[in-house]
Amino acid sequence: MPELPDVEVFKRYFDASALHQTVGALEVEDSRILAGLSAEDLERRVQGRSLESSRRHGKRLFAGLNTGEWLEFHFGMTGSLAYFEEADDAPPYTQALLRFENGYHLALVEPRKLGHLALVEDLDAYLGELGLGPDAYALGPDEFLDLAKGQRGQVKCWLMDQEKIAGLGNVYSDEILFHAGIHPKVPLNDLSASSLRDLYRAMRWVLDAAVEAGVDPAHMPEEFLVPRREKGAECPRCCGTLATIKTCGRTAHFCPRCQPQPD
DNA sequence: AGTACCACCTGACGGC
DNA sequence: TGCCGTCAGGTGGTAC
Repeated sequence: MPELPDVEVFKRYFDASALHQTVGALEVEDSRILAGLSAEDLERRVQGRSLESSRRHGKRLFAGLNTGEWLEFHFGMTGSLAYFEEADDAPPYTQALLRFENGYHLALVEPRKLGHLALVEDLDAYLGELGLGPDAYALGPDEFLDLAKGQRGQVKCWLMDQEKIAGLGNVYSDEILFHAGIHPKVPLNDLSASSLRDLYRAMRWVLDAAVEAGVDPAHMPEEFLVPRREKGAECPRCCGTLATIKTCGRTAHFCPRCQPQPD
């Protein structure tokens, strides 16, 4: 699940649970989810420290330690967080478990192990090294138009390129294009300024609605595509049949009638 | 610059 | 029931 709205919901969950807790211990189930250091080293660096703040950039969540360092959560394709009291209640596929001094636990749950846990000393420098673009949620309309300037690729690829804009993935780029009425393969430089403004507005609306729904498909607006990503599903706007195409190395879901391909 | 493909992992699902 | 191929919301590297 984890694209920007999912991680934003994880951040709010973190803020309402693990924030201000002091780490007593760290247990790592599979060290392959650790990026760069051993479980022992990571535990040594977080033990006795409290998690005093949180930041999200794109699809990454950072918990600020009282030392100034940051614990990075990356959720891969299937990751999530869980906060609970009894260690026995750790969900299946828990890969790392923080044990707090208040007796509660925070788990990084990641069945596919494509996510990771890391320690970051200088967050801004780290974000620079990653080459991430500005966070999609914090982006203003003018900045969005500036970013689009001179870009020649397909609009969906551009939306998903984390170095251009951070936070959008396969699902939400589809959702945004659907609401903007734009075909995923339209070259970005074929879009008028007014279409780009529509695209920006669609992005804001989709991200807000998804976060507000707690990222639960059952609570999303009726006209959302997210709950309809299956073969032969019906377009919530025109009641036509939704279609898929391969592009940018992924499967895009769209409505051929509401998002016609130009030419 | 832009895109395609593979790799990393594991689980779910459909076909035979 | 069981095996197999395919696919899945992530990123990173390589290659054209």
